[in-house]
Amino acid sequence: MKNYLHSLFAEAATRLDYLNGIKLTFDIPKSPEHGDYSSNAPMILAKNLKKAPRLIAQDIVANLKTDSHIISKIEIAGNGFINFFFTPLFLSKLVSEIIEKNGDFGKSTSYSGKKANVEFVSANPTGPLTVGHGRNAVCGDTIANLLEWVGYSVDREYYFNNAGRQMRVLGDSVKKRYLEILGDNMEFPDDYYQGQYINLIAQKIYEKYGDTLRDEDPEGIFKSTAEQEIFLEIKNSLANLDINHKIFYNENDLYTEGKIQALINSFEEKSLSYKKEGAVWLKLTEMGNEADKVIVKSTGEPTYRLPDIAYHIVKLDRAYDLLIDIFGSDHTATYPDVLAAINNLGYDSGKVKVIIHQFVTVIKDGEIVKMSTRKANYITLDELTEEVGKDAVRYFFNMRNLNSHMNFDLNLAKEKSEENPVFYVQYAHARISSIIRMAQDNNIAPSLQDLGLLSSEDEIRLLKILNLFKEEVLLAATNCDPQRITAYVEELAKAFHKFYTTCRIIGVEKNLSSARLTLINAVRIVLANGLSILGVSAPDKM
RNA sequence: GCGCCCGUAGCUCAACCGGACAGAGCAUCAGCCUUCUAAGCUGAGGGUUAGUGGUUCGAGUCCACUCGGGCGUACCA
Repeated sequence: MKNYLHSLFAEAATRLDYLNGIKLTFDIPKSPEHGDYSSNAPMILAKNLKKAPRLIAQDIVANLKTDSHIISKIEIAGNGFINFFFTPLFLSKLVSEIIEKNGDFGKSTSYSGKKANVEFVSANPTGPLTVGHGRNAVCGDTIANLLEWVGYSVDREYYFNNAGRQMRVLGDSVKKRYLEILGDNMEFPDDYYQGQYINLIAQKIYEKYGDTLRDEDPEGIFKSTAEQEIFLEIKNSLANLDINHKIFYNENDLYTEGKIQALINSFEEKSLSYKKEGAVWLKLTEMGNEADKVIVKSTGEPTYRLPDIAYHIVKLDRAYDLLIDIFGSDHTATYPDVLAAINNLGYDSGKVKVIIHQFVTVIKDGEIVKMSTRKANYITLDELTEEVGKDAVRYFFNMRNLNSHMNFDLNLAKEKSEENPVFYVQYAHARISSIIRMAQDNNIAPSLQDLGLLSSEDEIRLLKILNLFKEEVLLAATNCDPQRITAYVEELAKAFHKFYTTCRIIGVEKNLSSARLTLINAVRIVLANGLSILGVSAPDKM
């Protein structure tokens, strides 16, 4: 629809030169009375042309060569809006495309041939994933889905570090619990990992090795067993949500493969770093950032910034066209440094897109739960998934705008799981499936012949919404905004439920029956496709 | 102190580059099942978009300041 309007205006611009000077946009008005699309061009032009917007609008409209099979009405309204109304027949043309493309409808080739990498979750294996990680996990996977829908070939990647201080403490935490099992009276420091899972890992080690590990280095079997066990659990938690990373990248490889040293060298060669007080500093101020930062401590140990930069270079070297990082808001401060650094090393930081999501505030029994893996104060993602189900978890996290802080009331989520909007959407899909089954039993065949019979308000409303799907997918993908899809799918479901109460499919005149059956099949396909992007199932029965 | 994000109905949240009377869901109240799934539909009430000022044809959206919340601001990750 939009394309048609653009071509109309382009043609008119050959006579109206002033149209070339502005950026044309077509908006979908909030109120249907204002048409399917509207243009605000007259108001933008008014100042320069020193002419009343409504007069400009008349001039433009007079120059538009519209096809009455496509546009049914053009109105000049308000202060100078031009409103366009499309014909139902034109709107219904899309239905045959939907039926034909089926599960592929909505996919586009806008970015085909391009490679993207989405890095998300990336929690170190020190404990189970929490509800807090859930948002990152679900949104990251959905964004990856969206990119695939617009043509990208996407790698999902998980970056982790099993070498740092956190992991040392983890290994030692396990050893202390192990020694407890052996009967030693251990002091267990406050800043050690308090979780029950530590005891379970220690128990496993005890069952396997008995008391032979009394003198084992905490960073040996204890740490490696903990890492394995925890990673197993993390992967399992993700798999429960249908999230599967293709690549797990260990920060440690950056060291063993010499990437860290190489990076230090290139900074030095390019005079992007200097030594001060025994540490190596990166000249971030010269790169336009706020302050220089240490990349190698005086102890000789790199700070986290260095591997972060090295890791991005590794990814850039893999020739992706787009790198997406999904971070929680606690990373807000670090990525500008990474971008500045890779830029100054001659890489295109424009390929890197950083998505920051705000934190989830978990509320349980009316109180805010302060999540801490260390203190074992958390609600695990698994508990949530078991409680409310995969579909609800995925839907819920995708319902919210990424940079809005969200409250997650666990009690509400559990008790209200029946009223979650996901059921509303799935119910529409199940209802349609049921009608289609029944139509088959009654030998009613769908037909593309009589779509012109679809003319009631509720039928046209459905057609209009169906016509927006492709654009929504593209917008959601380019803006990395999964929330658009949940909003869309709800709008479509709502329109269907309304239609269902006013229009019968079975038991009306044969041609109309066939046309409506085709219409709802198209609705079913688009609902299923939208849900598939979200990673939510589309049941045939409920 | 400084930087980023946020503040919208009782609650949880929408509102694409600034656009027409700010929208949903839940909750509350009142209706709708002899016919395709009532996990549904219809209607009602509920708002000074935290506040003040500014920019312009037009501001929830942009700018400045104030108030309130989150996250940063490490030779922690």
